[in-house]
Amino acid sequence: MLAEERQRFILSTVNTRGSISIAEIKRKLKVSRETIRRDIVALADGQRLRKTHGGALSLEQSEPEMTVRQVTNAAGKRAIGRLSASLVPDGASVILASGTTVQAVANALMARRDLTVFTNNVVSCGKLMGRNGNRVHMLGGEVQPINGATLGRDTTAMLANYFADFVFIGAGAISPAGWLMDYTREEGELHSLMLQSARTAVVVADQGKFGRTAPVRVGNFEKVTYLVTDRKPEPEIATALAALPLEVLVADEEAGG
Amino acid sequence: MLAEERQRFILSTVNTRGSISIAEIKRKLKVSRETIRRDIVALADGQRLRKTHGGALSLEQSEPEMTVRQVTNAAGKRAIGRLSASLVPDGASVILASGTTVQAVANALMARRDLTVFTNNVVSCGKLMGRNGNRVHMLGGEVQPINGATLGRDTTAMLANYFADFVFIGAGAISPAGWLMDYTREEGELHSLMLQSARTAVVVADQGKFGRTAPVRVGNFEKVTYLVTDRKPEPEIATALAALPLEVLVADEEAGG
DNA sequence: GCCCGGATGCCACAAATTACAACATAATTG
DNA sequence: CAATTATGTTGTAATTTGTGGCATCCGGGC
Repeated sequence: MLAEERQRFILSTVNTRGSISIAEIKRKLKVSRETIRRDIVALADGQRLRKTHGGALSLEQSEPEMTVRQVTNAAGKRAIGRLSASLVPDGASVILASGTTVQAVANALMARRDLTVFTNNVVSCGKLMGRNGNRVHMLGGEVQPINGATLGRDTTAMLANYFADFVFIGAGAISPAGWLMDYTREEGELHSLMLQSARTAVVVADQGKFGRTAPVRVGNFEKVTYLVTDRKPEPEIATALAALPLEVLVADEEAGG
Repeated sequence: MLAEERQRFILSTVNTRGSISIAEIKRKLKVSRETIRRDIVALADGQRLRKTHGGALSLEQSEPEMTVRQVTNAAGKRAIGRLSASLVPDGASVILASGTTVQAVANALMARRDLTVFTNNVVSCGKLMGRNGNRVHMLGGEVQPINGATLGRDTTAMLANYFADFVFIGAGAISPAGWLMDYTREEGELHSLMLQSARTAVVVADQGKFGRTAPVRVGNFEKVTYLVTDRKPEPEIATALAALPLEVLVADEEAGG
């Protein structure tokens, strides 16, 4: 059996089943352990799989990684989530966008009861559904593997049928000129639509978002009631924001529980 | 079984069900108590779960009980999933309904590439997205906490825009008269609509579904091309099914890998 | 509160498995 | 045939897992 055949066998097994042990390959292919180990090393070198003690694992183990993804400035986002959630009473209707900061809001909202939730984020959906009498509506659309959020025409079409008490959206960036910005046009359009789909619109953005830019300017920023962050913005941005009818709320990491 | 696989098993069980006991892992994985304890210590070190007396708890104080439900006849459903997935080539478009048997199909479809998937099931969505170049579209609607499936007018409205190569739906029951039945009207209507939204319609139903009844009769059963099950139906039902233009496929638990 | 049996935690050591490197042998190529 | 590459073998170090002993914790009965 040729080396390439062996490696193809290993790779396909790993990819269909998620893992393989060296002992198993040895049984099936009748070659020495060392040869297999070398094959695995070669495949791992080419980033086709991940080598482990006694075997190999698939790289595309996309199942629970979504929720595991490292969150930068987790403490700040948790604080933002707590403060944001404190605006929402039991029984309210809430639209939740995607993004890790908004997920922090979803986390904090787990303490509320009888919410009606609309979200395009699979993770927030999982957190709030079946809990405390909440009703969760998932916005349809194509799911982005990166963040587990739906996007596209289906999403906006469904959203257009609803109007909630609150909407929480994140920001790709908040530019020095005080513009709300996102990285893709689709996301920006969804956020823009969301902002006019609730009585009280809230943008959550941790300190890292300020003073940066992103390719797409999001409309309807003037519809926003609160901007929740975890540090007072720089004077330049603060001035720009002062021109808007929004109130900036700064969350304290120490406060709350 | 590799160490990382064990740890992944422990973690996913803990996260879907909230807790796990060492005794239970020991029964299922057949490794020593110490090994499990070491796995749990390692996972706890990495802040992935919380160690307790005799087991471990999830950190995320939520997580749906969605997947909690014990799957009855798991082997049969796995076989049905394998056989069903064998109908689907790489690159096809597939509609997946909710239900544990259809989830078995989703599991088996993880080996395919470049699928376009439409599903109203959060679990199937998670399994297939971000994998092998698949594109997954989530059907919007109100999420049922029991099974993580969306349902309602939004779901049907979005589905109406699409037509796929294959559709896989489950069955609440298949009556002695050979009727396809479901437990709620909404689910029945969605299934009925799905059946006419694909070129090849497949109903998957394990042996426990036959000869029972459920409150709602599902229309368009005559649109079904294949009925995949894991045991030959009783003669009475077989006769009733023979009147329909469908082919019954019986999956063998032994076959396949 | 106290005692007790069983389960569990934790430690140290043994056994088994695996990794890695060095070298020998076989296969392939020019 | 020589050179090169691939594979097998062997020996040792490192890692992982199992085992047994003993301390500790838990729940129940008194």
